Amino acid sequence: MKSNITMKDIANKVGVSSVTVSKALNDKEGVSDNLKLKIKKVAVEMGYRMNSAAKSIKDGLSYNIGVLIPQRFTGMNDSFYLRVYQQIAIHLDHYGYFGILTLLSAEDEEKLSFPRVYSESKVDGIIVLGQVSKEYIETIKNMDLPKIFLDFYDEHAEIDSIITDNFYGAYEITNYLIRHGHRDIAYVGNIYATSSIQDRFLGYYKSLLEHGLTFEERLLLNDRDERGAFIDIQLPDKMPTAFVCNCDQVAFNLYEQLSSLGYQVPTDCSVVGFDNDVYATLTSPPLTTVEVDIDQMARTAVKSIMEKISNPNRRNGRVLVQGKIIYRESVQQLDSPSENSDNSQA
Amino acid sequence: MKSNITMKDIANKVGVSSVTVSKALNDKEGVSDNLKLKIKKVAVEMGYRMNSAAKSIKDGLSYNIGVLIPQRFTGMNDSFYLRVYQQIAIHLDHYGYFGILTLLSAEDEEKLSFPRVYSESKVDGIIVLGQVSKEYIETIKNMDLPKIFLDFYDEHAEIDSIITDNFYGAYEITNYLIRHGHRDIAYVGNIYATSSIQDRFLGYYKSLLEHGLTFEERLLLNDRDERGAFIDIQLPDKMPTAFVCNCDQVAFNLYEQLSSLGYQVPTDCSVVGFDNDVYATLTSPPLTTVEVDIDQMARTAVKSIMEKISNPNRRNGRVLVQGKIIYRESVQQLDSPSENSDNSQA
DNA sequence: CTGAAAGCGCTTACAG
DNA sequence: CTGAAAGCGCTTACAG
Repeated sequence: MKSNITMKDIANKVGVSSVTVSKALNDKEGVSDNLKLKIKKVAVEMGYRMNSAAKSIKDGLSYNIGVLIPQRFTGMNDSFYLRVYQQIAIHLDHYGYFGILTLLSAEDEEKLSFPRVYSESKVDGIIVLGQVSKEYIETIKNMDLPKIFLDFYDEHAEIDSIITDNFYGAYEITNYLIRHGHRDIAYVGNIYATSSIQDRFLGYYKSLLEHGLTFEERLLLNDRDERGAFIDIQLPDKMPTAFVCNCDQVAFNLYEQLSSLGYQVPTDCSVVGFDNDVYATLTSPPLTTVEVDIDQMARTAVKSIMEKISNPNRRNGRVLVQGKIIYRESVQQLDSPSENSDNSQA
Repeated sequence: MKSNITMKDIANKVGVSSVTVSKALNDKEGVSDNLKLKIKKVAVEMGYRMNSAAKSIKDGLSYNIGVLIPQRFTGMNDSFYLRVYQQIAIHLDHYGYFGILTLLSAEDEEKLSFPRVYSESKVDGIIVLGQVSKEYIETIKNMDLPKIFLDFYDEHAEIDSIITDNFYGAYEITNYLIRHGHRDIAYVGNIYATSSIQDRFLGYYKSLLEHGLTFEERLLLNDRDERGAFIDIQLPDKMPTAFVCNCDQVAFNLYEQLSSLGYQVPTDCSVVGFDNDVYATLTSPPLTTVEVDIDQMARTAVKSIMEKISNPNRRNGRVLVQGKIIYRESVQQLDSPSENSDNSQA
């Protein structure tokens, strides 16, 4: 069935041993340059392809990295995680590695089953992309393999993680709103859903504190249920002048909600998002938001997992990747910095 | 360095040979049920994981499928191809397989280099997702491995392919426009860019022919340059009443173009798209379009490649996956079915 | 500079 | 029902 060429075939053809072929093809010492050249030439002619499984079995490395994405995220925000995965695949290539994408089904997450990439030793390390349940984090900890969390973190910080600097990004963009005269600013997001949403909330909160603004319960608007499904956003009776949304997609949803109630962005209220994904440019007007540096996150994740493979004791802790604000047209400068718009200078 | 448990370790612990362990773990005949149970129990206790590389080397199968996406597509329409890839990964899992995503760089495509997944024998088959150059198709043909094309095809049909029924989908949606009274209908797309765009054009063209409408050059509007980068769409002097766009993203671009010139959809002109991707619901009003059945395409591709692995001579030819029209609000019923709007019934 | 030997972890006949 | 032997394709000491 398999008509595959092996090193032995090349060796027979050239009239040397397979050891010499192995050395030549891997540019190891101990083979004359002439012979190396000849062996390589014959290898190409014969259409030789390395059997990576045989190599793997020798040095105990699969040269694959598993990327585990909880399935419940892939519907919601697929473009983001898939774009991250794509970048991971590109960076992995620079190290001679490949990426294996595995969706973690809700069922496996529930049952605390190991992913098949792990139980079949298909990978040398695992990048977990997107928050998993507390219980499943324990399962991951039990995996005897280098692993890192990407785009979320474990509260006990026992596993290295790489995250967007959510806190600082939200802090900065809230500052920006305040500089534009906003004083009554709501935050949109279920802060118990993911650590990202919570951290962004805290950045927003810090900005409020620093500017002497008081946070009230009515300013926290829920955007999704416990299972992550989006719900209709309930606007407070007294409308805020600005909304900090935990992500662009939610900002997009908010736009629709506002529009259906007759509010115009940014004339009636300003809106900012987070991520700078496709939704940010598809709203009208386009969204001022915090751009997440996907390429840098993927690059850092790959570098980190590679370091752990060569040195399993290596710890990098929590690495923050800075985002940057992208200014568009969803924020309006308010003339009056006071809350009473009726006694403004007119 | 590696503290990995092997079958031998289990065998020692239980007091049998590694052959018996292998049989037990694989549920092969020739081991008493009692012993099987005991071996499996010990395996779990010891945290045993199969070494898939060792298995691979035995049966010559890697249990991986390579998915090759030309990099130039990933920027343009990433969400589509990445979503297809995701579905492929899911279906592959049912067969005990994994997917390895490989981006084909413009450089490799130019140089006609084999992808690394091939030259390192990392995969048992290759799914090429997205059109590659004619020259590179030859390179792919030279790969000694089962392979299929997904979402495009080779003109000589020497390699099996799975595509959306572009022709029929475009034909149907154009018929729909005509039923709504449209007679002056433009097609938006560079018909030399990909076979999909061309086939959709031909479906549109067939619909025109069947309804006795004449196609004129001015009705074919270019949307991208030779390298696939979007360009500004040049509207004809005499405005058509409807536009068939080769994809939703281009429809989205067209909306913007129309809007900047003061035209409203669908009041001033109707627009339809293709794909039913994220752009279709983000336009306002949302787009009537042809939904591509991503799940079915991925499922068919995986099934086909699996068949080829077990039987390399298996041929499936060109498989069409039917789409379906999703009706939204971008098409207006025209009162007058004639071309002279001045003598309509009023 | 070149090669015979051993071994990575598993599975497949084959023998008992 | 159980196991000793051989082998998959490669690489790593080691010997010459």
